[in-house]
Amino acid sequence: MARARGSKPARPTIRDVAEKAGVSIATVSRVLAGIAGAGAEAKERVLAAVEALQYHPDLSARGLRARQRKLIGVVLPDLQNPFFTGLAQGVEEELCDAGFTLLLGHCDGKPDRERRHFEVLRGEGAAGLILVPSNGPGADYAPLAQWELPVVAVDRAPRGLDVDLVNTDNRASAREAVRHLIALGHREIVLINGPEAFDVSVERLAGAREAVADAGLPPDSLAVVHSDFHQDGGFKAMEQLLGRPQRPHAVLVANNLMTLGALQAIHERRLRIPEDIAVVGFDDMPWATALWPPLTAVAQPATELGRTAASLLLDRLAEPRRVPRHVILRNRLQVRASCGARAGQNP
Amino acid sequence: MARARGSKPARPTIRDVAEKAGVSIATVSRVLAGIAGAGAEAKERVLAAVEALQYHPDLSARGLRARQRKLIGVVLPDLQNPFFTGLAQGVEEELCDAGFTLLLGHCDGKPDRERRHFEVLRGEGAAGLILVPSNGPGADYAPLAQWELPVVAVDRAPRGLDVDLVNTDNRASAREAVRHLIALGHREIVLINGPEAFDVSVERLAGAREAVADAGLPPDSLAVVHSDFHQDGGFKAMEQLLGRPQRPHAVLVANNLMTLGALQAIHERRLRIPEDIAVVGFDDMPWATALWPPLTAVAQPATELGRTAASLLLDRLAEPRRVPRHVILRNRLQVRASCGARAGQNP
DNA sequence: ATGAAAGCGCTAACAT
DNA sequence: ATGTTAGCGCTTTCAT
Repeated sequence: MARARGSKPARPTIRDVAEKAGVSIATVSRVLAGIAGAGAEAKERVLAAVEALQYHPDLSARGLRARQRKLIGVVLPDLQNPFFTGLAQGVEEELCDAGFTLLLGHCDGKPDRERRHFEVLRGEGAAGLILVPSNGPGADYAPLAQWELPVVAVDRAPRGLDVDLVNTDNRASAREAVRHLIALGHREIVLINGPEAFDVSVERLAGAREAVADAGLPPDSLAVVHSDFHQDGGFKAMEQLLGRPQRPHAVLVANNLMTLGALQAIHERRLRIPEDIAVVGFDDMPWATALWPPLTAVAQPATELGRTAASLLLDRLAEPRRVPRHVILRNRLQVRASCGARAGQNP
Repeated sequence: MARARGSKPARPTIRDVAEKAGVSIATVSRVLAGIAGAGAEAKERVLAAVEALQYHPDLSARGLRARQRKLIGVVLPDLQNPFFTGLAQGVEEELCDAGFTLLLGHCDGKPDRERRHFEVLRGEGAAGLILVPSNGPGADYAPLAQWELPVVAVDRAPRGLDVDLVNTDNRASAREAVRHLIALGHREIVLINGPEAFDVSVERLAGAREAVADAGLPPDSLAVVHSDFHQDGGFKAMEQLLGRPQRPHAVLVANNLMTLGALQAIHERRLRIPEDIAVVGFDDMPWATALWPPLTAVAQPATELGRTAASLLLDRLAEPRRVPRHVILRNRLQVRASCGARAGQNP
């Protein structure tokens, strides 16, 4: 078990490199940092030594000394929702090139887990944070401001924290989706929405209502049921809807997971889509085209959302005192057949 | 921009806590580490000071000194595949309690990105690594052994590296799936498999062949087409199959993404499932029940795979020289209707 | 262009 | 039970 004395299988340090290259550790450090003022010849010798020893700097030590690490935290509500992982992918694509590493955490909607992630991030000396806030009960984003940690929020604004924010035009796209349904002749429409407390829910509902108003239809042409953004919730909401004496003609479901549940409820009742009931989902997921009929959905540019958030964070890192900026990305209604349209048709 | 001199909004250090509590930094350190030999009264004062100052230890400094960080790397081939994120979730569940944080990376199947993750992990001083190896061309897992980084592999063995491994009984479950199809009366069966070079592909093929042999059927009752584990690949493979003069009666598709593609190809030809062609997938995903008919699939316990990997890693951390262990988790055939069975029927 | 040396915040060995 | 102190591996003045 004990290592033979004198052998040196331990990780090489900067000192080993310096010794091997016949220079001082300061020179090694400079070469590695790519700082001007490093002799061409010395540089070469250092690089050779690095290669020979398979030297990789200790990032903890570097971070400790430099008081800043090339580390960006990403905290998400849920790793199982492809919308969020798509987002994470976008963040990574953008940040990787800038030499940052991601510290990814998810909180399953639990504010205390979320807070724990914040504390770790702080402890790790993360340079910034990209956050999809849970905004759950008891969530507290104030410490982030106090720590002066650069934050950019995605998809929702963190309650009580004014920071850079990227999201999508939820209102406009919900409006477009409902407008589309109306144009197709559907009248009794229902929105299976997310929790009432979420901004995105509020926005999507507002958009849907606008579409109804635009068309000069009575407000009660649109019914709303609030659910929880989960598959099971979508199932139950749809079940309940289909149990009513008067079945809706069309549903707009406010996220991908609930759409799955709603679809199952429809199938179990042996209803045909779109003849018996038309369906439009939010989030265009890989499975949308595997369904029959394929699903019409509001496509949210998840990856681009992530990329935008990342570049916003990079900007802020460069200019910490800048006033918070909001950017809104456009969603796109991807028309397929579940809404009752012929493929490609977009009235 | 410049901070007023004398003010102290900077992060509190252990020294600030010590001062406020009227003890030495060593005592603070001991209290925080929960080490015996800390006076009850001193302990209380320290904790109060920590709370008052909102002190959080600098993890870089701690890691530097202790030469070990409570950090576990997880590197995955793909963040968009729910199988892998389910796995990550399982890992986190298990490791979180043990006080570890995850450093999650994905490589999109690219060995160089994979290697970069390894280097970062090493640089960060990660205590261990949970790896789903890409095993792509040029992938080299040798450095991991050289660094003596505890590794546990999941789903596939890293080429050239003998480490702890968790995977599923791919062979047995493929065999069961095909047996099921045969029992249902299907004869011309095709397996849309992953890349030939992958162990999982080899295993699943072997299992499928065994089922055919078990049933006393001629070997050519089972055809195989190799694809790439992606949606598009599944689509193309199925397209090609359906273009043949003699259409297969049933397909087993070797992962969730390819199943999506295959389904789309089937729908586009207006074929009915399971009357015209029966379908069994690998990976039981949330969308399986939203399909009509709902999908019969080999359910892989992704989360449990992750949890098992994590606990294996914890074991190894405790006992580094232990001989590598393999654990195999059972898959379960989730029978629904796409295979032609009546729900619940399992011949 | 290069080196010597201070010290980042913490833990652990040693002293009391 | 508690304090003093020596570094962990690195970056960064300050000399030269």
